Formats: sequence, C-alpha cells, structure tokens
Amino acid sequence: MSDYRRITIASAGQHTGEPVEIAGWLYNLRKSGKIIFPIIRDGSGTIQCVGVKAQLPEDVFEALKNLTQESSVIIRGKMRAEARAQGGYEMDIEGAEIVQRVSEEHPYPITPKEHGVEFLFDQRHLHLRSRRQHAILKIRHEIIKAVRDYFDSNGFTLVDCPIFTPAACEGTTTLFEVDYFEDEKVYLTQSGQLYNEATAAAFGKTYCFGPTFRAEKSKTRRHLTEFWMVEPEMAYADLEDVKRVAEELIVFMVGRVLENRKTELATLERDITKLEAIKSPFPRISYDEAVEILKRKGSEIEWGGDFGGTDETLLSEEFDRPVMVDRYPAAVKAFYFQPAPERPEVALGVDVLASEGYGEVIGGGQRVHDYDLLVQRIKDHNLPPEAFQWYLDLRRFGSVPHGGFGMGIERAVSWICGLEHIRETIAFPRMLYRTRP
RNA sequence: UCCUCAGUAGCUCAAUGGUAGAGCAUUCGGCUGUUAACCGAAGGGUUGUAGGUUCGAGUCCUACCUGAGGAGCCA
Repeated sequence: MSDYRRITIASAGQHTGEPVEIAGWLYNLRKSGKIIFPIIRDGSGTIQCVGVKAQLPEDVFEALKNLTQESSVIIRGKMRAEARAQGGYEMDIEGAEIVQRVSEEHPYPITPKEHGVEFLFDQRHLHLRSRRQHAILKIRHEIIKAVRDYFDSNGFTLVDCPIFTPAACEGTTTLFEVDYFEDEKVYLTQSGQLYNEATAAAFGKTYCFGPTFRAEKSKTRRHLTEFWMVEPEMAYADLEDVKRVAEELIVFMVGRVLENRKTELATLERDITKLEAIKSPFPRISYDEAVEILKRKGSEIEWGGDFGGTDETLLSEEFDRPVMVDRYPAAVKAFYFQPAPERPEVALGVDVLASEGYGEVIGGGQRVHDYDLLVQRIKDHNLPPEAFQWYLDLRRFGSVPHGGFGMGIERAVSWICGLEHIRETIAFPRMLYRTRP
C-alpha cells in the first residue's frame, strides 16, 4: 500500500497518472451493475471515482458497491483528467479500504434531496459536510484571515479584550448575566471598544477580535445572540481616519475573497459582478442627506430617528457599493461619541451599510476625548460614574482624539456570500430559539 | 414582547369532513459512463399535545408546545 501517496482532492490535478490515495467520506454513489461511481469528499473538495468490476478484486468491488452515504473510506488508484467530470478530474479505483461503514439501521440523515431549515440545523454537526455549508465556512475563513492580514500589515497590534465584563455601557437589558463565584455578577461582553480605547493609548493602533454576546430578542435573518466582531481603535485619529480604514478594510477583504475563493463563490452561485463593484471610493453621505433620500423614497423616517431594517435596504439600493453614513443625531448614538464641533446635536459616528440591502456591517466613529464632556455624557445617560473611573482616566492622562469601529464578521460573510440568512455563516449558530447542537 | 404562517413515514410534501398516499432515504433484484442516475419490488404512521363540535376530524373550533417569516433593537 505504500506505493500510493496520500494526496488531497484539491491537488488532484497535480498528480495525474501517479498512484495516489485519497482519504475521505462517501458523498454519493451511483452504480450500474458492473461499474460504480463513488463521489468522495475529503474536506478539500469532492471527486468522482470510477470502479470497474472486471478490474477490481471481487470483495473490494462488492464492498464499495454496497457502501452507505458518509461512510469513511480510503480510495487508491490513479488520477486522470476527464472532461465529463465536475472539477475536470476523475480517479480510477485500484483498491479501497473501508474505515467505518455507516450502518443501514441508522443511515446518514441528510439525503441528497431537499430538507427543511429546522431539520438541517438540528443536524448542523452533519450539515457542515454539505457542499454549500463547506463553501460558506471556507469564505468565512478567508474573510477572517484577510481582516487580520489587513490590520497586521497596517501597524495594528492585536490586543484581545475580556469576555467577562462588569455592567457598563448601554444598559443591562441586552447583556447575558453570569454568576461569578459567591456574590458577584458579571456579563458577557457586548463590545471590546472601551477596553480598546485603553489599549490604543498604549499601542497607538490596536484591534480585538472575538465573540460578542447580545441578549436581544431579535428574531430576524440578521441576528445571532453570539457572533464575532473585529474592532480596531486608533489614537490620534478622527472620523475621517475611521472612514478611510473602514473602506480600505472592506475593499481588501472583498478582493481577497475574489482572488482566493472563486470556486466557493461559484458553488454558492454568487453574482461576482456585484462583488467586483466594491472598490474605492465608497459614497459618503450625511445622516441629513440619508433622511432626505429616504423621505423621497417613501419612508416615514423623521430627522432624529434611527434607521429601521427597511430604511437601510432602501438606502443601499441607491448605490452599487457600500455607503458610509455619518453624523447621526447624538441622541440615537451611545454616550461615548464625540459631538461635531460646529453642530453638537450630531455625533461623529459613521455606519457602513453594505450593498444589495444587507444593511449595517460596520458601526463606529470618533470618541469623546474631553474629560468634562465625557463626565457630562455619562450623567446625561444616567450611567453610574463610579463604573467608568478607569475609562475617565484615559481622558486624564494624555487624552488625544481617537476613534475606531466594529465589524460583525457574520454580517460581512452573509453579504459577501449573498446569503438569505445569517445562521449559515457560523458553524454552530446561537439564536433566540436555538442553542443546540 | 407583538403580528402572520406552518406542524402528516427518517426527510420533502399530497390527501372536498367519509378506507392516510407519493418521491427521496433504507432493504432485495436489474443495468459498463452515471451526474439529485434509472427500472422493478418490500418494510416503514398514536397526522405536535390536550380538550371540544360531529354519525364520522389529518381537515372545523379553543388552549398549549415547537418551528419559520416579519416588527422593534442592533453588528
């Protein structure tokens, strides 16, 4: 058996004519009396193999012919270019070793036919093996790698933030509470931003990347209760710097996916031209202009209100690439946003709305750097000042203008993949009514 | 939390208030180029739960459970 070199299916084209073996699982099997066509997947791809009865030992042929879906198997043989095959290559079987046969008493539940959402997500641990889910998670991986490469090569230092946090920003109604030993309660983080402001003053440019938890009873195709967010923060930066970095990041990320994940995008039947349009510069409009556009398009929005999901969709329809909306009314934004100097009723915040109606993927802006103003803001929002002493310290000891943003990874994946629902963008989604498997 | 819709075989779905069915999956048989292969046969059911209306309920009514879509809130 040592004559056969182990290869991945993805590299099949580099090994035509060589004796090789692939180790994987039976994805599907078509058979026709004296010839069988097992399709094998190994995590790197799928390939159709061909077994001819006359050219194989009787026991090997029979074992393969009666193999059940998702049984693990090692196939040995030779790779061959084949125009008729999907992917362009086919493997002629010379031998096989069945590692574990799925029993017919408990067959693999996910058949090649259609299934409902509830069933598939109950079987999520197996669902991940299917072509479509595999493609999505490969693209997710590519996006995360691109995000990290972007920040790492632009002078940012990764400094991760705590998951357990004391009750702090934006009230406790959307926080998951956790018992922390005897008498103390802590909460699962909603954002690393406040901590990022501390690390930015230590490192200049930082980012954190980790899970985030929101106990919102949101039941829509855009929400998870546990999701991953990347949050950069920069010292000596203003709103324009934040917008520039957000735009560069998105362009870089989309470019990487187009460059390295064409196959996966094709599996998802993604319209590539929509992604190719995502180039600098992005349109930039103010909140005031956004409200005008929305009113013209029939929305009932009034100045001072936040955008609803349909408003975001209406806005993004106006553009072929993401649109940056800045200078929101201060009242709808969090306490830490810096007010516009010439017009304090608006905050120096920016949201990036993805194209094709996917809504907000990035939210951020410039933070309050003045001590007295921040104290006032904390009071105005009825927050307990004692909880923010360390945060106020940052305005005592060398305060500088600074800012950053957060990007939800799953929303970015959903948008780039062109998905209907965010639940497919993470291996094991946590939603309002789903915590299993 | 609110609004709308849906729960029937392992899965996807049919079934005027009148004997619960098909395709896929599984098993058996056939087929040397199949592409969600195909052809023949078999097994597989407390119709989400609890009440009610009716001679008779998968079907009509009530409550509950589970799920889906949407709203609000957000990334």
